Amino acid sequence: MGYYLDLSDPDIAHLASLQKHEQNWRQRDIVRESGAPADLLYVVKSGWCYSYTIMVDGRRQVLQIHHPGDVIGIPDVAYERAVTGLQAATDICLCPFPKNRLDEIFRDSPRLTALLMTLGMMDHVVLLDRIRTIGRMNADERVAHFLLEIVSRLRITSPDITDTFDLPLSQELIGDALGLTNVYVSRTMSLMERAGLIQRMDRAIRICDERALKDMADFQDRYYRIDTSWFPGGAAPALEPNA
Amino acid sequence: MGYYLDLSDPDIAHLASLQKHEQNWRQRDIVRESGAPADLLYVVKSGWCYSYTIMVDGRRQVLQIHHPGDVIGIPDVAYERAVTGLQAATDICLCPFPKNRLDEIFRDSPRLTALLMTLGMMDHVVLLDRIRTIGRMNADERVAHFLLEIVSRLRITSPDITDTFDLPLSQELIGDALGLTNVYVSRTMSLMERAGLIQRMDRAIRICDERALKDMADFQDRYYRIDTSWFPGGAAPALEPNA
DNA sequence: CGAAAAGTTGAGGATCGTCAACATCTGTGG
DNA sequence: CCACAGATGTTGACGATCCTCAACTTTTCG
Repeated sequence: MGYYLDLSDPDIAHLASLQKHEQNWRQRDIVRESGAPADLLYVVKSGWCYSYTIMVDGRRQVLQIHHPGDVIGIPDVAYERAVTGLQAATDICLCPFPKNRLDEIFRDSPRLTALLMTLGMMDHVVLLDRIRTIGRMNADERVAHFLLEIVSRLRITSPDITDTFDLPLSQELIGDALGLTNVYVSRTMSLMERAGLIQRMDRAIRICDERALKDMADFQDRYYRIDTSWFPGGAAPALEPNA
Repeated sequence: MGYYLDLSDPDIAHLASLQKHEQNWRQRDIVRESGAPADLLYVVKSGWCYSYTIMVDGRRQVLQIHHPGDVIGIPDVAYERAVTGLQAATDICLCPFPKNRLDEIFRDSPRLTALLMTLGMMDHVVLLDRIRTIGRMNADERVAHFLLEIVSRLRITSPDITDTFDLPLSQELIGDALGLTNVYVSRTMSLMERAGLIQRMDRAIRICDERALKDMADFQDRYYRIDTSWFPGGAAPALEPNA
């Protein structure tokens, strides 16, 4: 695993020790129910999963899509019980580690602490974008923004992606993430395809006109550059993500 | 200022030193534009303000309401430029401090660091609730949730609040926070008042049937209890907020 | 007192949801 | 290798929620 920052050897060892245990789930398996004890965090090793909440009458809101390399559960750390459910969108492999091991990091490595906090803050900003998207944009703008966000995220770990990528998410899931129904997501994506903005082959998506999509969704890439200038121990030499 | 945690004397001194400078703004003043250099954080001393974004065509989304005692700008720390604008909802007094002073905290006090991070995570969870609210609830449920969240937040610093509080926010602002228009907020609140759920006198709101509101909005209080068991230096003796 | 801001109400319309039928894909077991 | 069930995607008709525009009233503040 690489990150946004050059780390010392002990820090790298620390990170590695958190990823010793692996566990697998099949597509649609529930990893953790909302309300379960929040004593674990997870690092995504492979596959996609998502956080969600369900209302009493069955309405579901998908809150976050988690990709390989993500740390899941930073916000839950503040509470005794998990705020969200966690479910596998594809077959996945996660590395769970207990949250009380965080205090080692907090004591031993201010620099790693700052990095963890930064990851949490990046998630936070992505949520702000999502609120704006759901609160003030119509269906096609929402879908455009959603797709762009996914590509941006994928490009961190796969810089070779140009315009085509695999999207292993059902339209119902996308709808639940964007405050729409599966039906309307289908209509919207069909229209976008007919308009020449995207192209679909099976589960793969091709972004045909990224400029147009960015304009309509007022999109900004939150993953590309981060600010490490305030980090204890000094700024990272490179501001861009390492492999 | 009190918090969720007993702190050591040096930590308290540290917090106090961050609040040396005060600055005042009038109602509707813009404290910081979106895109401005993100080199400052703010502690709210008095008054209410809010974070927001604006789209090119003028649509606005209010992202967060900030109350006295809040720390503003934790997520912006990850970026070189501010992600959101910041505007005064009432006359306010803020204590700005430079974000590069955070590294002192990170180096010297793991415990204070954990507390700061926890505050950020609480904000995060409130945003998750907001996404669910906007994405999957209709207008009256949204308004109900919004009011309950405000009361819960106010009760941290004013435990004597029972069912009545001052709400110095225009209906346009509330609408921009909930993904509605000012017109529809007016209609919705009038209906809620006629239904006996709330009562309005000038800018004051009285929650008449808190149980009913909580049920309809599926509300959970995110401010009441936090988990400090993982903190370096051990858990806080009391889990509930101190004065 | 006057101007700007904020709230209310009505009429009409757009966007998106609901329901339902059907088509297609996927994975598992015989 | 095929059959079948479940999951997923598509399309149409209709309806509900919420928006837009506009006029008006009330409140706030210099």
